[in-house]
Amino acid sequence: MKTIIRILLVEDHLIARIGITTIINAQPDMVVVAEAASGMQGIELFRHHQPDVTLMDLRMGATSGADALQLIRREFPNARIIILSSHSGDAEIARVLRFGACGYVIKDVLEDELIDAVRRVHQGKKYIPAKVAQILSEYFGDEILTPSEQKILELIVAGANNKNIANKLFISENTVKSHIKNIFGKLGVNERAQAVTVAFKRGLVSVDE
Amino acid sequence: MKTIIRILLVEDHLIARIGITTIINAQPDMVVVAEAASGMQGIELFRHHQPDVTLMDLRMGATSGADALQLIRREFPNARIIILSSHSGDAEIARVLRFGACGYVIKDVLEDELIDAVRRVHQGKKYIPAKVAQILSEYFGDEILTPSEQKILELIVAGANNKNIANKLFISENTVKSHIKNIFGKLGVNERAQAVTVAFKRGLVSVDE
DNA sequence: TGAAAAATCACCCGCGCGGGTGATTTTTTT
DNA sequence: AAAAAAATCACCCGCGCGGGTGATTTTTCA
Repeated sequence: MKTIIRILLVEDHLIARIGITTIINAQPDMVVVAEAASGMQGIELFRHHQPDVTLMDLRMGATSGADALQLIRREFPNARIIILSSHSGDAEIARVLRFGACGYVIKDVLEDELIDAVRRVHQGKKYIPAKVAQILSEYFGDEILTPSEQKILELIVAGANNKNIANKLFISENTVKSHIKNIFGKLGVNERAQAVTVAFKRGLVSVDE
Repeated sequence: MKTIIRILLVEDHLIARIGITTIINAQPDMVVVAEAASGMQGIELFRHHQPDVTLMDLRMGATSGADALQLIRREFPNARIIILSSHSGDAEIARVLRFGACGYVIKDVLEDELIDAVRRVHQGKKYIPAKVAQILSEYFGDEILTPSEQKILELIVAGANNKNIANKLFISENTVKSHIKNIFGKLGVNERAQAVTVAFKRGLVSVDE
């Protein structure tokens, strides 16, 4: 007798939810036992169903996948969660891996890769695609922005100049410049426009506001 | 006796393809007669099947949805094509509408909206969500970048300074500055970093390289 | 409690960028 | 062939930004 892998899917887009569920349920040894359309609902449904594997979208409207992951793992340290993302260069990767994600799958996957990821994670292994691992090592040595730096970067993206930033954060312009130097160093750039580009490409800031 | 709406789906992501097909085929009066994973394949399959309505993803690896749309409409001026996009603020909207797109659907839609769009377009109507129409009027008065401006904007995003740009395009630095002034005017910004932000938000440039 | 990381601020320099104004040539469109 | 749009270039000005260097305080974490 075979063991059926019970899966919880957390994904806010209906189209992707149906697509993934259809793929999973077509497997003889897998079944989607519950679907959540938000991070909060995902946490609730996890408590109810205690699935073997959870597929969690990284970017969702209200509660982000990273937050939901963290909350679930705090409550259930053995939870096996695979993160789904649209981009391979997402800055959140490092974060979710630290919080205990067991796998990371880019959404443009083929059927086989998704199934494979679920199966491996269910067996207690990790699943990190080579492409993702490579970008991880490139981007995140110890180059994670501090909270202040992150905030300032967001203001730069919003078009603020140094004086604007200083006023908004109630700090001196010199401090702002100091932070910006550190940001440039970490991002590997030397002017604001480039910083904005890198911010978008790494997912440090988001296109949808 | 009812008429069945015959639909061609052009979408490179497997997950979305399955999701959309499942939704469509659940309707009693609709059926997906063919699925293409690329723009080129989409054109071929259109010739073969001559569907009533085509659902076309805007952003795809090789041939973009906009290009495929243009080619199909040139060959079949009465083709009814609905564009699928992930973002509502995409700069390509204006382009595809000029090329004769009949509808525009954001991919985070609910079931009903997708079905509704297909049905309306099949009846000869247009389907443009209010949100999209509003952004259209905000962004694209006559503020479409010229080819030169677009190229320069891309170089700015890539981190080039004025001298770099001048060298790469074999024009003088003064000309570059002149173009940049026009770009800033059209985008409603006054410095490079803001221009980069707007470029990403409007989809003038893309995160994936 | 002690070490490490983060946040705060100061001063100097020089040049690149953005703003204003005006003009000619080339290309596209009608 | 005429009109409109796009591309090309010049000159000036002034300040904001980025680069370098160095230091103190606060917070976080082990």
